[in-house]
Amino acid sequence: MGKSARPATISDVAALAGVSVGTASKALNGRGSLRAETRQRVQAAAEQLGFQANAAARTLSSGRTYTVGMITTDTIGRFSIPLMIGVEDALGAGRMSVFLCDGRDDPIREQYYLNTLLSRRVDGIIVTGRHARPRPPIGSGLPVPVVYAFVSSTDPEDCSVVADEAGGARKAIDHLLAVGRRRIAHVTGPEHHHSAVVRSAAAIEQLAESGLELAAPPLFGEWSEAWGRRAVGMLLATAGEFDAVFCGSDQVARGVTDALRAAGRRVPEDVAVVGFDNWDVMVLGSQPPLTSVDMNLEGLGRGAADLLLAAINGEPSPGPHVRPCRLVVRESTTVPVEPSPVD
Amino acid sequence: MGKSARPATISDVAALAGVSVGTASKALNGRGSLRAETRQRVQAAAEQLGFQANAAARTLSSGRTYTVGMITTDTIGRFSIPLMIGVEDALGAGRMSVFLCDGRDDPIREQYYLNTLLSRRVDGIIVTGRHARPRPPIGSGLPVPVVYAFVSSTDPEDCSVVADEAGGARKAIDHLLAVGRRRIAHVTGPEHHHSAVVRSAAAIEQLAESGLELAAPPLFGEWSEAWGRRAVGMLLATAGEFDAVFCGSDQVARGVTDALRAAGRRVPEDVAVVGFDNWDVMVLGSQPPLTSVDMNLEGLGRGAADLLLAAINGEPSPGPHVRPCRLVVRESTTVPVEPSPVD
DNA sequence: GAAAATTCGGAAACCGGTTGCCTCGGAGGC
DNA sequence: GCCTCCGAGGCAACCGGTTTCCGAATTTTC
Repeated sequence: MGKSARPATISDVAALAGVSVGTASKALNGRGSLRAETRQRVQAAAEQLGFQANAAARTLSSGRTYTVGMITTDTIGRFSIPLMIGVEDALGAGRMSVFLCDGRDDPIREQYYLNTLLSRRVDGIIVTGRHARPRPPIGSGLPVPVVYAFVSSTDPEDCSVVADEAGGARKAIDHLLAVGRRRIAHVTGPEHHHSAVVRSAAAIEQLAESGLELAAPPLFGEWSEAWGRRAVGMLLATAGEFDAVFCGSDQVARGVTDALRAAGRRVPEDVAVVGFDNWDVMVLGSQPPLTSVDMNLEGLGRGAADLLLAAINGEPSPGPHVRPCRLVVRESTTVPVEPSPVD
Repeated sequence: MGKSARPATISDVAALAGVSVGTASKALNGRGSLRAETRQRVQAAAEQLGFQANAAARTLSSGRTYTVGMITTDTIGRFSIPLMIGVEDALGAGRMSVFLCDGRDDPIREQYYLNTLLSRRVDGIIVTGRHARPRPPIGSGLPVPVVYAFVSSTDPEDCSVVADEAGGARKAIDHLLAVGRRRIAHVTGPEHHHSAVVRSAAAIEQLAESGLELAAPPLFGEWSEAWGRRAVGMLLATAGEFDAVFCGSDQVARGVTDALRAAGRRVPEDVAVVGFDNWDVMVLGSQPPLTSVDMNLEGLGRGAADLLLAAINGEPSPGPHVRPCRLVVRESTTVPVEPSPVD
């Protein structure tokens, strides 16, 4: 199939089929009224030449690019991947392509990319990032629809698709209560981090609904295993008894789990542990595997893409769209139903 | 800056500046001979209207799209990210944009994306993926240059940028020998996995150069922590003494490390452990942090993008381009220089 | 058999820039 | 005072499709 030469144009096809350019266009797009025989002849010619319509030319007359831009405000990372996969998935079905732009936490880069995307006349833009904290809109009065995914905009009119992190935290607490835990500790990320604050507040609130309090004041630190391990040291040294730890992330939860086991506490028999993110590498690598809250990032990405498509087609859905989280139960909170034989 | 209306065209700019369209184009691109005053007037008008040249129109006359496609043959994942960042980085500087295509291990999807990219007349294509095993070319006689990154093509004429995994494995072995280890075991991924085979063979070969052999036959399994843990059980049960384990990935290495510690072997005092990939989450989360081989994926991505740009500019560099790996030494192979105070 | 209806396909405008060519007018030279 | 030269900027073709409008050819109808 060597077609190393210049790609065939519709003129080539028309010439080969012995029709005019306009007729060739109609034949290939099912427009106009043509004899079936003519249509087939043109299609055969196109096939033979390996004709692929020049997207730029098509864009010029239709005004549509069938392209959307995806800007990650911070670096492309672990959270962006499932989002991108979801977006790709939903848009690919609609035969749209995705421009990837990595903002790297730099507002100047971000604006540069925004201009590039506008210059390329994308049909829409998806903005995403690692921090769930509402961010200033990427622009105002833009000529194309914008949907925020995972992140949200400070303008409540902007369309965004976000995870119900508070709801996820409540589900985690409910689960711990359901398996009989009453003295629950909380270890999470930095105190200035939006997700840490939201999840922590929701957990406290949910406990309060059952007339309970955290077994110790929440411990804010970093999103790392090392912090999880250190935090366990602090809990053991200063806090009273506790029979569960709700953690702000899977990394923290894994650190907590490892440190508990090292300190001679059994998980989940003595202390149950719940993580957040349901990051396979962490939850499955941990011993035992971690119960965790899944934000369904891929679904978020798909949802954002669907809303963007709708907006492109003139049916915008302004405002925040909150998606529920899902609790995935594993052995860090429940003893396996079928206990492994003692050997 | 509300510009919610239809984006300004060069006709709008020309009208506002009181010149013809052609003149406006020349003024904005520094072509032709115009009075300085005219040039400024046009630029001011463009500024005022927020004019951004329509990329599709520009493409149509120039033939260049300033766009490249990036196809991941398998799902976008951990390995693709640093590659993408590197590619983005190198191309962004040249004001080029990247189309992201997720092949999902499906040849049909892959061909679909290839056609899409060709239809969009990208200036070039970068092919990447998770498996380093040489793969069939994505197409032959394509009208645009293609560079394979991390993966390589079975056609030796195709341009590819790959990591010297064998060299990386040799560096790992050299390091273990340098810190005085002589009885080295090897635990790695599936036997049919290209990287596992290459790394393993190189390790054995490098040991042979010092007149040594592996302390036990290499253990092939999965790329998981759980396998690393199980493998340690096998080593302890069947193998003789060993004072180091070279692992095919960081996940395996972490499993190995955890299991060794659980079995009462100190790392690195009794057994040194080396991983592969230098995946921060694993190497830093592990206790102790893991020495690991870094393939410099971001550099690979940058290199691939640079080669692609060169090829687009008519200076192709066919054939494989092998990039060295780097060994990052951490506490899993060396006792810290400054021992932490006993407390 | 002529008029009307229908089918089929071509010509050309258009999308929004870029660029080669040409014209117009002013300045300078003789 | 006339011719030449050159600078400034307009005109129009072109890139590769899409679409509208219109004419020609064929068929239908009375």
